[in-house]
Amino acid sequence: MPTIKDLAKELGVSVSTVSRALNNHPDIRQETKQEVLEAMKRINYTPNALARSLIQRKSNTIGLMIPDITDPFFSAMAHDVEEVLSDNGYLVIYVNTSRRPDKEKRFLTSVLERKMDGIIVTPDFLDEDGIELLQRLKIPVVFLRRRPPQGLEMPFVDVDHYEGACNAMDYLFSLGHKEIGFIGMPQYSFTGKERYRGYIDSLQKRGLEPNPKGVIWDGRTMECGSRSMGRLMEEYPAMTAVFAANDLLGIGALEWLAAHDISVPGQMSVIGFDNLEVSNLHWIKLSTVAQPRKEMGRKAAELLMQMLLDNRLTADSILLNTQLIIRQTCSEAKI
Amino acid sequence: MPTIKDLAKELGVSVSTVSRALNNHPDIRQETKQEVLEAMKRINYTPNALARSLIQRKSNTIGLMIPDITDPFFSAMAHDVEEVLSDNGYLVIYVNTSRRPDKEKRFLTSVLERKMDGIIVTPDFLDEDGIELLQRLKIPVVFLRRRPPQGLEMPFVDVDHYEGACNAMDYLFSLGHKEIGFIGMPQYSFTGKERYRGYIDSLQKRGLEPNPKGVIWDGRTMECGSRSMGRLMEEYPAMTAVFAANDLLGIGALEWLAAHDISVPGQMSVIGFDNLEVSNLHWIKLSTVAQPRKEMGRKAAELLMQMLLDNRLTADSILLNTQLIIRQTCSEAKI
DNA sequence: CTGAAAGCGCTTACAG
DNA sequence: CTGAAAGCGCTTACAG
Repeated sequence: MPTIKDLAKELGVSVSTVSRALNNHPDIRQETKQEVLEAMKRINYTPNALARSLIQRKSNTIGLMIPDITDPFFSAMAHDVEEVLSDNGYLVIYVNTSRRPDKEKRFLTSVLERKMDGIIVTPDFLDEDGIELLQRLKIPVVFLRRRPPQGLEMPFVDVDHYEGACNAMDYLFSLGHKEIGFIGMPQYSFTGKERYRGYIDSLQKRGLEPNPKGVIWDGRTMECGSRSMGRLMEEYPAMTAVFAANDLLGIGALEWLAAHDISVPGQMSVIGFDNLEVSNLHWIKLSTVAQPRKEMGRKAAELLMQMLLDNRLTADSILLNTQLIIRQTCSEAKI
Repeated sequence: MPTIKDLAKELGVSVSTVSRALNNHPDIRQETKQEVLEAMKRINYTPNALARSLIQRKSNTIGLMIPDITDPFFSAMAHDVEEVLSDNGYLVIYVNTSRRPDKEKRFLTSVLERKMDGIIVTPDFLDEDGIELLQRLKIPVVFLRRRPPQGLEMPFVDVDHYEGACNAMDYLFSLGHKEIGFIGMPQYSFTGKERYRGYIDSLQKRGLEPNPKGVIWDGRTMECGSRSMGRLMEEYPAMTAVFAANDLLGIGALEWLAAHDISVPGQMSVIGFDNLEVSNLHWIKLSTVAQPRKEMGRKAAELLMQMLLDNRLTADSILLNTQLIIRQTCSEAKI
């Protein structure tokens, strides 16, 4: 691999001159620059970004820490994150944490070692060590779909899960439902907790007593939704509607209902949260709460770029609005 | 940020000694090593991976070039690629090409600049420039779901799309179908072409004349499948079965059929390819051809690791088997 | 506008 | 087992 020295030798100039030509420095004669550029092609010279990063203290890489790229939510965000970052000349290094604390920590260590310029993170378990690592970073950090822990002055971009849940509940109330079940995501899940909070508060705001048997926590998959629906039907027979904390859960519930010949929305109303692509399938048409998921990735990346540009470690968070999507799985409560 | 110098000063030893302690070099006293490790924690020293890479000529990063992380296929593979690579101490840099030639090339340039140790690629447009770049790399490359172009001695890992398509067709034949339509992916698509080849060859092997009106090329989405189904019904009325080149297309076809009250499989059989998660939904139950998609990512990463370990630029390709998944969208042809 | 020199933070023969 | 020195491939004041 030819280096800048080879290029300088080829032209009989100094490496400083070559460097200046390559980095379009103002102090360089146009002609010289042209010659350098041509010779560069001729000898197939490619600058070594590692060496450049070392001296410039800027690696032009951004770290992206997500729970699981396989989740359509995160892949959508990862797509847009990569798109805006690569348009800005950055490379993105991505890590799946699989929601494991050790992998979260390992990622943060890599960030330090590789001198990444900024990171976008979606941590599920941030303990003291993690927080300390985050503080030592001294680079822009934006939280995506998570809130920064107390004491860390870092922005986040997310959707208002609480408000979205309230909107879903209000819609159910407007149809006359009073006995509403809840299928939750894992208890540690931040988004799951927020949505649950919306469910409970909505009930209480209306003076309705939440039925302790009306809430089930299982996992986040379709199978969990199906299983939960079965249990709910047994333990909460008065129920006329179900709020599933995410669409996968909601679709699982629909599956269970279809398999047991319970008509939707005739006998049971179901509403989800996320607005996955599948939810709009001809056979499903799940009413749900949509989140601008591509926009979130984009916003997070843009926010990070702005912080990098302004050389600031903090900025204003962005809370995006959800949108109630009314399809065909909810109807008036039978009286 | 403390450097190795600070650490050496802290302990009153030379940087060479510190370096040896950190890289568990054999020539080091256990005691010294312990002290270094402790001091490292004390002063919060993190090695600079950039400097290390520069001198070791090994960046411990692997590039992953994929068309679109949003595609469940690629996100599944990306997940496993990241998993095995990070278990081996590598970081993965990922780029979506969006099936754009310029982005493919830009990625390859980055690989050169960042001195990546190896790459896993899924190119859609590899022209001369691209091939030349690939040759200049001199690092292990594995093709994922694509074949290396003529003259490049590089391994691939993929599924036998052709054979999978033949199996799907054989299944249709075994049910008595003779008039079979084909909904294709975009014409430039490698996997699409292979599956089409399986379709055509299967027909001809049985002495059946392919009906030119029986083949439609549109896009790769559900909407395309739906639209294509409509056109096929119009132009090829004798058709009793459809082979959709991917599940999304197949599900789109099912949607169109459901919307037009044509019963499946009673009046029309449909088979797909991919075995997406949605295809197994209660309402869909699409018969299809499954590919071990997670395994592919894993295999590709393992192959790459092996090449890195053996210090070889080539290796044997891996062609995985598909599996016919019979569900509920195909039945005997009406006579 | 150009060049010589120092330095980014490491590793690795080489000598002891 | 340890240290001094050279060097990885660049950039950037500094001097001219």
